[in-house]
Amino acid sequence: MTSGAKLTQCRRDPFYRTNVVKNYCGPEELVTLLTPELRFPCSKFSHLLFKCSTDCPPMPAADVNTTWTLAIRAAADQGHPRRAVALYLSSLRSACRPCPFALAAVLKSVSRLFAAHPLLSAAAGSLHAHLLRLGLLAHPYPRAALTHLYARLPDTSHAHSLLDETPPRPVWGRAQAHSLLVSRNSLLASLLRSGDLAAARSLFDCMPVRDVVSWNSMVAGLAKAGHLDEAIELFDRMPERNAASWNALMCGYIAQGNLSKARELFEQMPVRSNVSWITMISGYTKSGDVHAAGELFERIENKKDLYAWNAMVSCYTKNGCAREALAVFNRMLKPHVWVMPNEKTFSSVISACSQLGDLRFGLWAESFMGSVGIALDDHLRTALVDLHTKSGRMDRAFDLFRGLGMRDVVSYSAMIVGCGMNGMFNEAVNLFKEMSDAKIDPNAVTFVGLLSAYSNAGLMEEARACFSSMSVKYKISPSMEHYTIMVDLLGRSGKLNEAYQLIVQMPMKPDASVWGALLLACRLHNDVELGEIAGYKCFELEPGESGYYILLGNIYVEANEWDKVKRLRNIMAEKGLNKMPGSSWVQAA
DNA sequence: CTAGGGTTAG
Repeated sequence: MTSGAKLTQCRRDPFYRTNVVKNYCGPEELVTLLTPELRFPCSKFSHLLFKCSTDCPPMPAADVNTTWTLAIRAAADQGHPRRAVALYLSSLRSACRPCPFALAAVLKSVSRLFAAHPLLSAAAGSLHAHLLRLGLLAHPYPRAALTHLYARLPDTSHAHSLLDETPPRPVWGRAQAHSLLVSRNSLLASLLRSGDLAAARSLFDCMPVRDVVSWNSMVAGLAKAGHLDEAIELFDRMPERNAASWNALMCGYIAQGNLSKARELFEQMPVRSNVSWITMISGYTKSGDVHAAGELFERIENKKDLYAWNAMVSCYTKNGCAREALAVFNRMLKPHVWVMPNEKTFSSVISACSQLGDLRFGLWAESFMGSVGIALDDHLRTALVDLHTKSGRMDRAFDLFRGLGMRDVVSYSAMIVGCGMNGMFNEAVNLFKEMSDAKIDPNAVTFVGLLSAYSNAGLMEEARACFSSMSVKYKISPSMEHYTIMVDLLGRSGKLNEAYQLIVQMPMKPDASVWGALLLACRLHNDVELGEIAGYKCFELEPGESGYYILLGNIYVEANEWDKVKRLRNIMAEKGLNKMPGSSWVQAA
């Protein structure tokens, strides 16, 4: 196309008169805008991958454009959006004539790269102008892709205009009709994602043509928003169903916590996709049914993909089965299985390591990530912060924390808990202040960190004030863990009765950790009466644990209650509990 | 050839 023709087409476009055209950027500006987002993780491995895809064998000149297009689309389809965009930028530098199909792939990649990124809007605007200038905005594929990009913005008005301004007399025939359907589906999905059910409904109702995707989006949106009846009604009316339709309904039941109904659907659906298995497994993950999840995982029919492995690793991690999580991780790395883990896998793996306090494996995982070129995202950084604080490496934890792109409740809490644990009381309080200044609301975990910081510093009044402000000011009801910290602090400071009163008025049934904290305090201050109460509660709650017997026994010994010592020893013998090393009182009796 | 259903951190 000559530049004159380009300009004419450009002027004919309704967007020419809008300020979109002011955003125009030529190849160089486009490169500048997109490049910071394209940085490859510094590693030989990814560099190699990048090289492989650019080092094409020599081609006849006429085929060069096609080759670029194929390479760009292949990268986008195989889930390498960075590589796709980088390839496109390279093709511009080598004066390749942009092909609409390549641009559609680039737009798709950009929307994946910039999802929820503050620059998404700028990127969309520039690419819009870019398309306009190339005269490709009217082409159905890039146009639909751009609509998709705009639909992902909080403000969907640009997406709407693109749809509305579509020339009524199709230049592109069937492709354009299909493109319109796809664009509407994009917009529909975005409206549902942002929870605007009414707008989604009205779009859906006035769509001239609907396909499975439109119906599925609607069913999924309604089901997730809790309108299960409406979702089922639509599901029944669907002219055609696929696995995704069933998955959408399953999701709805899982969101309501109705696992049995979800499982029923799962078993009766005609064809199960990978997603169906993973949806069900993640449902069991949330409900804490590790066993059912594991069984399903083993039953997966086709090859388990990365999503499946990640779902299983995270299932074990989230439910406190760290050993099992690492076992599953090891399985996926076995040569005959070999699924390449990604940052999501490592987030769970690192978290499992810190649950176990296994710094060595955690550090191995960290270096492994470095060597295969997995960049640290905020989730991973937060998991690593947790690992390092639990191993007492606070300087490294602070480095990781300061390197976060965005700090949120989770990362602040991880840091505050770490400071609390490592006796860095001042830092914990400062972080809490910093967090409040940043208008980030604390949650239950934040207060675990703060309270343990006060507790470690022995600051009784501050802890009390914090404990009460947590429910009064922040509307967070204290959990078992908060009570345990308070009982421990009160008890260690000798306020045994107050600690006991706190336990008695707890809204939930105190567990062994709470009574154990009191028992420990009683041992410290040699209180036989309360120690007995706490001890017997512990025996009841954790019958197999001999440590509680030894604690209470030592309290008896200190008070010269030898009859009671003897009785305790008999109970232990009856239950077949072994004497622990250091349980000298048993011998003394 | 684009659009929908799934996996991540305290």
